[in-house]
Amino acid sequence: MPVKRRIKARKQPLQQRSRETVAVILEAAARVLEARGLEGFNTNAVAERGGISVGSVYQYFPNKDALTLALIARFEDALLAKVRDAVAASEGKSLTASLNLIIRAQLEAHAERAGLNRILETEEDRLRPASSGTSAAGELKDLVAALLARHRREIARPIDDDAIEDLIVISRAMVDHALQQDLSQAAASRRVLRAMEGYLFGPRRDL
Amino acid sequence: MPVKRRIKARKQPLQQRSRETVAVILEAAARVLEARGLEGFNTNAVAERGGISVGSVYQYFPNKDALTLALIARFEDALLAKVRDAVAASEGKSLTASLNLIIRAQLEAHAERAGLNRILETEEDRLRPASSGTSAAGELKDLVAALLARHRREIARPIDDDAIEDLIVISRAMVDHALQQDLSQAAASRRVLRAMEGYLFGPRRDL
DNA sequence: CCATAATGTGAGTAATTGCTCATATTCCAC
DNA sequence: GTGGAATATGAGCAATTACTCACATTATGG
Repeated sequence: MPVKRRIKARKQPLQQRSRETVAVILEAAARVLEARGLEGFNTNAVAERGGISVGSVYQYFPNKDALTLALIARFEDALLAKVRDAVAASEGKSLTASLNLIIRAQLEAHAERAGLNRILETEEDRLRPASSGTSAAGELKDLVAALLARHRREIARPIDDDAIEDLIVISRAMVDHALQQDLSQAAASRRVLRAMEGYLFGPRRDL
Repeated sequence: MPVKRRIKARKQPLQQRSRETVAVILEAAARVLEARGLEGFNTNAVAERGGISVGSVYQYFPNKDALTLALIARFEDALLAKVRDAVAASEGKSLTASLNLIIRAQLEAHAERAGLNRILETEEDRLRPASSGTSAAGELKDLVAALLARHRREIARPIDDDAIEDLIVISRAMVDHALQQDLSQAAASRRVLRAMEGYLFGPRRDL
């Protein structure tokens, strides 16, 4: 390892050619992670897989972790896009149907390239400097809040910021778990829905 | 790294002296992880911190991962012991009170040496060969099942194995999250309880 | 076309580190 | 005691790997 760790990339991709190189690097990195796991994930392997030279990797990524972080951001963007669509599509639908849509969105986002995404989630813990809220995390909260706001009157309890956070934590954990266990999407949906609705409506105090 | 990876330790600790050495190694490993994180966690550092030689580490642990796994097992044992106590202490208490006790148990287990435990949980993902149920995981399920069985009649829904699993996943994720956010134990308890009770009782279908 | 900027190359370096093994020390059974 | 087993030592090996840099190639603007 080098003595001093570079913080910024040497170059920003300006021309079309270099933008393509960046894409190639990212995809190669993803494939290496899928094929060889974290253990076999090294920058030389990425370069080889991408059919380019290591030097090129370091033109656009200051260090290996930056490359991993770029993959994480890419995954988060894809997830967010799906959730955004789900929230849009749920307009006019019932609360249960709406929740089901965002649950499906999350399941789908994780399911494609499941192996890769699982590794990326693991790395996220290591790489994110202690609870730094990403903008992605912020938007996810906003999206869920917007969806719930549409059903305010059906929900007995107040939906504050903490509740939104909890719902996200719960669904994320359950989605991860479902993927690990290779649950069918139907089964996974049902169980996550149960948890979310339960959290929203709380125990029956009327028994 | 060596070409061939040793699977079993060279020696089992037989005498009192070596049993103490093993304890010293484990504690030194824990302290290195706490002080320098995963990045600074190497066997030479562990040996130095423990005031022993690297060779001794490899007498009782076949490789570095085995050492980490031993720390994980140690944490799981401590957690399990606390939960066991909580389940025992909850006898005769209400369901809510009982749930609160096991939630507190989990929070406490994580809270002491929080930094260390957080790292260990991260490593667990990497080290456990794809969803191999530990005996610890099994016993935790049994304990929760036993507790819930005492309140069968209060719970409308059937409590099958999947439900227990979900409850554990939910509480674990929320406890982790609470620790990360430095929530007070009271606030954390309240939120986890809400999630668990919600899951158990489900949404009010009677609205 | 030409000067200059952008991009690409890959052999090599420097550092890290998991782990071994020949040897020394301590313990215990008899 | 004494011999053998258990335990401890730590210098150093072997392998890995993130990253650099001097140089080549390609694109672009004037």
